Order: sequence, then C-alpha cells, then structure tokens
Amino acid sequence: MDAPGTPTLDEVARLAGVSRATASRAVNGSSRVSDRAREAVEAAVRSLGYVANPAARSLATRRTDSVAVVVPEPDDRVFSDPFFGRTLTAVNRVLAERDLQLVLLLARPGEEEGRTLRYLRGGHVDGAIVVSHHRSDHLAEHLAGLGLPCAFVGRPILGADRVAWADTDNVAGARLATELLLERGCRRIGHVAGPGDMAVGQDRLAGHLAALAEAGLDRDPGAGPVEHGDFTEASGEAACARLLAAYPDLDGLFVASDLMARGALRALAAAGRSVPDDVAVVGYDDLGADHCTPPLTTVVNPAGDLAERATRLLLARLDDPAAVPEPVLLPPTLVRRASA
Amino acid sequence: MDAPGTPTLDEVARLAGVSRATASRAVNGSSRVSDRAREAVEAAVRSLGYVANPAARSLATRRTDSVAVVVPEPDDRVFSDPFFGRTLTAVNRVLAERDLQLVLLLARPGEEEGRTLRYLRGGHVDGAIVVSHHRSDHLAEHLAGLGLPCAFVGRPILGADRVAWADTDNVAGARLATELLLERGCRRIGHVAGPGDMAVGQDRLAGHLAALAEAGLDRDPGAGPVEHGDFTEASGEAACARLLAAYPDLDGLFVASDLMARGALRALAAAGRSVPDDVAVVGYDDLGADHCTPPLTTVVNPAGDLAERATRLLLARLDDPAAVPEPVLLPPTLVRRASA
DNA sequence: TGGACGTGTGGAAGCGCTTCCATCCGGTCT
DNA sequence: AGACCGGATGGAAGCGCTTCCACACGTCCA
Repeated sequence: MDAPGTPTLDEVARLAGVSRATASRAVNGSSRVSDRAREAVEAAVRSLGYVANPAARSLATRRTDSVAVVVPEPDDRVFSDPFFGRTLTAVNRVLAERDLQLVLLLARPGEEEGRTLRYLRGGHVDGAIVVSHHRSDHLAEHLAGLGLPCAFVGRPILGADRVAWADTDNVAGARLATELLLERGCRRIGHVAGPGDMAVGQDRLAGHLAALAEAGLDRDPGAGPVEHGDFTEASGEAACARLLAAYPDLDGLFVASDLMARGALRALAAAGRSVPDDVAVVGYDDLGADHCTPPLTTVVNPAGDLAERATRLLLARLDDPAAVPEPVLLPPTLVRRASA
Repeated sequence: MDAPGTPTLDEVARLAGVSRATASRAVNGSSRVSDRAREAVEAAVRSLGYVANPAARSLATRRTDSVAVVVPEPDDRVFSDPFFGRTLTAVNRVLAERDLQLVLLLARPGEEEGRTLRYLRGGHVDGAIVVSHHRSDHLAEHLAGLGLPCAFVGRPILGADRVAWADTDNVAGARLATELLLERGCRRIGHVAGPGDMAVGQDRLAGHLAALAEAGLDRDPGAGPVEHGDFTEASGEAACARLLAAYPDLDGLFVASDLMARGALRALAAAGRSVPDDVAVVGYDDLGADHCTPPLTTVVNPAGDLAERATRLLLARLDDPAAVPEPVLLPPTLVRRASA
C-alpha cells in the first residue's frame, strides 16, 4: 500500500526538531502548539511530502473518516436511475465539506445483506446512509442494533422510530397527483405503483387511493386498476400494458415514478392512445420528466435536498452520538406540463 | 467507529485457549495451524461475533484490501452515462471475487486532481483503476510516478507505456462505421467527435478521417464537417445542430458515442431530416442504441469486458508488482440496425 | 540412538499514529 | 520574592493486528 519510502510522522518531527507528539498536534491543527513549532512542522511536511497513514490514524482515533452509502439494489439500477445519481451527488457534496470519504455499498445480485452487514460491522466506516431500503433487508433494525450512526433517505418501512430519516410526504404527493387527474375530469384512473415492499411504494399508493375515496370513487382494496412495477422503465412499460389490457377504457394514469412513467408513455403510444387526450398521465419525482414526449406533469421529489438532509442528520449523529434527531418530512409540489 | 464492546483477537485467543499468534493464523486461514486449534478459534469467533479491525490489520499488513476507481468526470455524468454503469458494475464484480472493496473517486467540479491524488498517495487503497482519463489530468504519469499499481480503462493519452490499460481499437471501429456510410452511398459525411483531449475522441476521429481518405474524400485536417462534443446527450444534439447549419447537405453522420447520437437524432428530427433516408447515422458504443428511434446502427464497445480486463490487469499487478502487463486491445464489431 | 528435520505454537516486536500525563518555563499575583 | 498558573512540550502508553523468531515436540532415517 505505501510506496517504499513513505515518510512517517517520526521523520517529520525529527526534521522539524520537535517531538512526535508536537508534530502530531501541529498536523492536526491542535491549538496547543506554538507558532514556531507549527511552522517548523509545516515546512517539514512540505519538504518530505508527508501524508498521514490512515490506518494508523484510524487505529489510534477509532474513527475512519468515511461513510458508507448503502443501496440495496442491483448496480445496474443504481447507475441508470437518475434518482440515485442525484442522491449520491448530494451526499458526496455534503460529506466532502467535512472531508469524509463516501464508500458506495451496493447489494450484489443473489447475495443476502450478509456481506454489506459484515462490512458495516467491521468498523470500516463511521456511519451509514441507506438509500433504497426494502422491507426484507431489515436494515433499520440491524443498524440500530449495531449502534452504527445512520440515516435513511426515505422513511424506513420498519424501525422508522429507531433511526434518523428524511423523506417527502409521499401520501400527500400522490393525493396531489390524483386530485389533478380528477379535476381534469378523469374517472377511470389507473395506477402504476412502486414496489409494495418499500415505504415509498406503499405511501404513493395510499395517497392515490385516499384521493379516489374522497372523490367517491371507492374501490375494494387490492382490486381496481393498480399494477406494481419496480421503478425501472421496463417495469413501467409492462405494468401499463397490463393495465391497458385489463382496463381498456382508462382515461387517467398516475405512475409512481417518472422513470416508470417514461415506460408507460411508450406503452400508451404502442397502444395508440394519445396523451393527454385519451389518457392523462401524472408521474412522480420530476427526474427527466421534461424530456419525455409529451413532457410529463409530475410531483417534485427533491432527491438532492432529501439526500442532503439525511446526510446532515448523520453528521449531527456523528458529532453527538447521544442526539436523537427528528425525522425530516418535506412537502411535495406539483409541476404541470403537457401530459395532464 | 467500533461499537463499545467490539471483541478483539486477544479475547478470541483467550476463549479458544491459544495464543494471539495462533488465533491470527487461524482467522487468516494459514496452513500452519492444527485442526484442533483452528476449530477452537472458529468457535470462539462465532460465539464472540468477532470481526477483525481493518485499521489494525491494514497497519500491520500494509494492505488495505480496497481499490479505487478514479473517474475524472463530474458526478452527474458518471451517474447518467450508461458506459460508467457498465464499467463500474464489471469492476465491482471482479473485485468482489477477491473480496476487495471498490472506492469510487469522482472529481468534484472545480477542483483539480489534487484531492484525488492526495487520497491515492495517502495509502488508502492498494491500487487504482482509471476510467475516463483526459490529457490534462496526467493521471498515468502521476500514478506511475507514485508507484501505485494501476490500470486504465481506455488507453491513456500520455504515458501509455508506463501503465497497464485495456481498450478497444477505436481507430478500426471508426473506420468500420465510416466505411458503412460510404458503402451506403453517403458522400457528404459529418462527424460528431468526442473530446479532443481524450484518446478515445482522437482515435475515433482518426479512424473516420482515414476511411474518408481511403475513399478519396480527403479533406484538410481540421476542416470539414467535424464538431466536438463531450459525450453527453446535450452536447451531441448541439454539435449536430451546428453541423446541419454549416453543412445543410449532409447525407451521413458518424457520432462518436451512442449517447451523443441520441442527441444528434433529436437535432435531426428537429431539422426535419429523416433517418436514414435523408441522413444515415452510425453511433458508437452499443449502449442504449436499440432504444433510439430509429434504432441505431453502431460499433460495439464492450464496456463490461474492457472493465473486466483492466481490473484483471490490476489484480495481476497486485499479485506480482514486478510483472509488466501487456496492454489489451479488443477488436471492434459493427451492429446494423435501422439508422444506417 | 542420535541427529536432522518438519510442524505447531507462543513471545514479542513492530506497523504509525494519537493522547494522557508529567514536566518545564516564563510570567503574574500577592 | 515566592507561590501560582497556564500554555507548550516530550515521554510513553496503547490502538489491534501480523509475523519473525525461537522453541518444543515428535518422526524419520542413518
């Protein structure tokens, strides 16, 4: 790992004519160092090209100065869904403010959360941010049990009271979307829902059904034009096709994510339906929605904000492990474009 | 970083009734351990839930068991260009075989390579894989100078003889693409090129020009219908628009990446040109090319293979630092679809 | 039967850093 | 002038692990 002649703090101290203790204090910007000593050390550091050995430092301080971002999704989704791009970008930016390194932990297909959990327990990181959490991964409970500081982007479906999290109010957002379709006069409204094992999928479905119920369009739970996707474009297309097959007279469609909505638009086009005239469509997320044809009316899910808030919650935990952070819940807003 | 009561190797050894040295050997699967001792240690590890402290291990072994992937691009490109997704997925898979952790190092906008270089020099990782390297980052030279084992995905533009790399033959690929357009009968062929400060941009341009020259369509270097983009969809659209404005009679277009080609198709549609009848288009990469309208004829750039080959080159270097690996150069192939 | 050899084991030395604690020093207060 | 104080400093312990080395103990062969 180190180049052969990597200088150590000892050599810096010797060159600067101070003890290793003082050199360490100078390097770490401690106050209890005279200007004279500090300058000597700084000069020595420069002339030797000294860089502290992170393993040694970490061993002594019991900190690693790095934070894991855990994404229990296959890599291809992470690198194709703009939601993750936004999220990781924001997390990275906030962590960089404090010189913390981001370590991306992806679930690899076919493996349980064992490997990830082992990594987190192994003391490789000071804390974790969990992004796309599913019911079955039990991450909130595991992490709370571990005592590892953590924060969730999106309310955890289990153990939400034991960890910090930031989310948008997905129930309210879905209600907004559905109400818009109702106002437009749609009466046979379908829903391409997110995964049933994620809070975001459940909440958007719940908000949608609540709005329908208020409008007197009750339906039996579990019945009606609802098909689940997994937040990929392909799943949105397939779900929409199933919906059209079962309910050919659909006049409105609420899709639980813009990426799925993009797939749905393709299915609608393939079925010869015009949007919004035959079927009005509302998406969710406002990620790439303006690049669809037609541009998508959607609910804003401020992924960057959310990630930043979650990261700051984590930072607060790192600063003061005793602090019990309040969850953050942001209000949704609707953006009207051409599709509804 | 550690939970308060994290068990140490000492406690494992005590519980197993052996010395710490033996416990260490057992944990690391050394051969020089009796079955009796090994089983006792394994039992102790299980009952205590022992996980080795990576900092301590790394300090003693001078290894970190992690590898950096360096991408000198802004995060938003990394998370939107499918090329990176493929690449990172493949690297991650190969590293996982050896239980190496991937650490993603993105250039943050507005900062020089200082931070990245500091990290690499700091001994945080055992080696590095560099993905989208530009002339000005001088990464090949820096890394070779550092003595840090590394491998490049895509031939480095400077210092290619000092580091390991894997690439496809981009000159040959561009030639293939251009020849196809020529065979089709195109005579006024434009090119949306990649960045001029990357080997891949230069090579694809060179192959294109070589094919034109062979067909007797020489042109002054630097002149003619060539516009550069930066491998984003938006830049492809803009470059194509510039091309159409300057050369309204274009009948063929070779675009140096599929993502840019997608943008180019949009520009062509906006200009009312039909593809392939008015303008035949060939892309490069075969990433999402089949999802374009019309589906894109393109040159296959096997991003996953490339990344895997580069990663294996790195692993070989890690196993035997003295080994001087041969560069890998894969042949390109053409995929015909509707656009040309 | 004695030496050579191989195998499993433990003691102990470090890896490079931080930080507690004792010490020292110059200045201030009484 | 002496006690006192606070800031700067160095010595040394220790973070948890690996690994060199020495040693004990059989085994095997001459």
